[in-house]
Amino acid sequence: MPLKIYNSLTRNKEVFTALTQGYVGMYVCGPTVSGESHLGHARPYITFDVVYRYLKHVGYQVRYVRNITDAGHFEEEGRAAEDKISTKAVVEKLEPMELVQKYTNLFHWAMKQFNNIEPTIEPTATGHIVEQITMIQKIIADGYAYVVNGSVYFDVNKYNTDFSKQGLPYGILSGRNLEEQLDTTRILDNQEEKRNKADFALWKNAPPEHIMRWQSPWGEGFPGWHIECSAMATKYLGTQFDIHGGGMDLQFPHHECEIAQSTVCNHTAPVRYWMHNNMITINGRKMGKSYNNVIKLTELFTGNHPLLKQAYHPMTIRFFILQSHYRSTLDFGNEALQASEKALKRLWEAYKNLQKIVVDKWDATDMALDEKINKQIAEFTEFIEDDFSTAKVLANMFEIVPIINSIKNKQLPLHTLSSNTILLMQQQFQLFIENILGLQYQEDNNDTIDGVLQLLIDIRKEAKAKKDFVTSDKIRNELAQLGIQLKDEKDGTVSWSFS
RNA sequence: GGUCCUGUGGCCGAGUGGUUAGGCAGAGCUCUGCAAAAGCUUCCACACCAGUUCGAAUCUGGUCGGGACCUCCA
Repeated sequence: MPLKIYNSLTRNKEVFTALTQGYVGMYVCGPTVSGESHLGHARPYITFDVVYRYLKHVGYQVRYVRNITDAGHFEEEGRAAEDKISTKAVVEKLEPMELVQKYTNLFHWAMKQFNNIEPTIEPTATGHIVEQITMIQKIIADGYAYVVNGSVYFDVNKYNTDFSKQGLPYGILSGRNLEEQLDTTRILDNQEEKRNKADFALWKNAPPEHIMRWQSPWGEGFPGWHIECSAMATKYLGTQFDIHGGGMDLQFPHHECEIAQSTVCNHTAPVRYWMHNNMITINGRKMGKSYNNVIKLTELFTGNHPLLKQAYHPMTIRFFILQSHYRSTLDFGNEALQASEKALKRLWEAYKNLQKIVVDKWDATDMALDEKINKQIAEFTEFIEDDFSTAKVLANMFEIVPIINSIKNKQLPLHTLSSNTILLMQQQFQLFIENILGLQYQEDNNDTIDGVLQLLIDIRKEAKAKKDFVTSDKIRNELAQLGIQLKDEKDGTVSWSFS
């Protein structure tokens, strides 16, 4: 059962093969740390965390590179050159690097909340100015860029003409053709420096008020929009690597430009499998800065936002995201998040109960059910290998949850399923829930609280025996008020969980 | 205007032409002192109109709606 990945480049699901056997190079576009991350940002990092986890699980040694964009990009091409970071820093009375540090820390904190594994290399744009300059020089030397007033622009037309012959036209990734682009690109101001509307900046001359600036062969300035990813990906993953991921909104122009820059420099198309996650929407509309409809992660975790009816745990968000396919849009809503919250709890409790079953050796009394469960378990792997269909994996788990609960409640005899099947369930649930999907559940109970609750449970039991329901209900209800739920099990025992 | 995606039950969402996706919510039942939890059962669906087919949510054409990109954007 080979892993299949939908490749945006070919618009097809393809069997994944690594460039170098046993190793995978993966680059994912990271955050611009000029502000706080929002719900939309959570998606690619969770999506590619699962990709990373899965590749590692099947035995690849993965180098996962995710950049931090801490050098100011333009607000908009053609507008007065304006460094986003430095502008905002003035407003907030912070040094640019101070600001960048603050949001980098916040980003790392959020990633941890989501239980995302750190990338193996997390390079910063400001730490790779030299590499970017070197790359730009190479592009100029090869004749695919030109210098105007201390700025350097990529000559898209020339690139397209020359590389189309090699089957690598500009627009190959996003499926556009340059001629159409030239006719339809919106007319922006201050483009007189460019030879052509489609050209993009590799290096920008810095106006005096620009704080972030570096010395370059073309004067003081700062790198263009797209060059950092090309430079850092090449440096850490080589001239060609396996997977490049990012949001669909980066497909054009960002990734298209990356391809052009790297292809000129390295004489080969850089990426073999391009993966793009779809957007998170809110009322059907993309969540994004430009639409003014973002919910920041800190707001989400605290519930502090007019659109939020409550706070949502990071794991609820992770689960919510994994319940859809990464290439579909996913619509935010309180109802949907609340559904995820309950579903995750139910799944987790069933999973914990499954792990508690002690297994020796027996055969199944219900062969048909036993077989069905085995099939559903086997499908976990099939589904994840089918372009990371996490939603289907979860759906299968939920098909099995009632069986687990029934066995636990003795509504089904333990021996309904064979011991081998139960062992397989235990092993595969753990593998997929914890290792591959990366789900966790807060279990901040310790011996002390457990002891206290056991005491209350005993007192309640005694009260019930005496038919003192006032006392027993008081214990139950007041614990519920505190967020602790008592559960009277079928076998007469009482368990508890945080609700 | 150009390129592309999309329209599934109250909400979120899988869906590869023929069989229940799944979750949450709702209803009934079992269990319970009453509940909760859990289990069982159950209601609600494929925007619209044609066409292809023995058979379409799934393919084709059209109509209407929503969205993304073309500009920083996950």
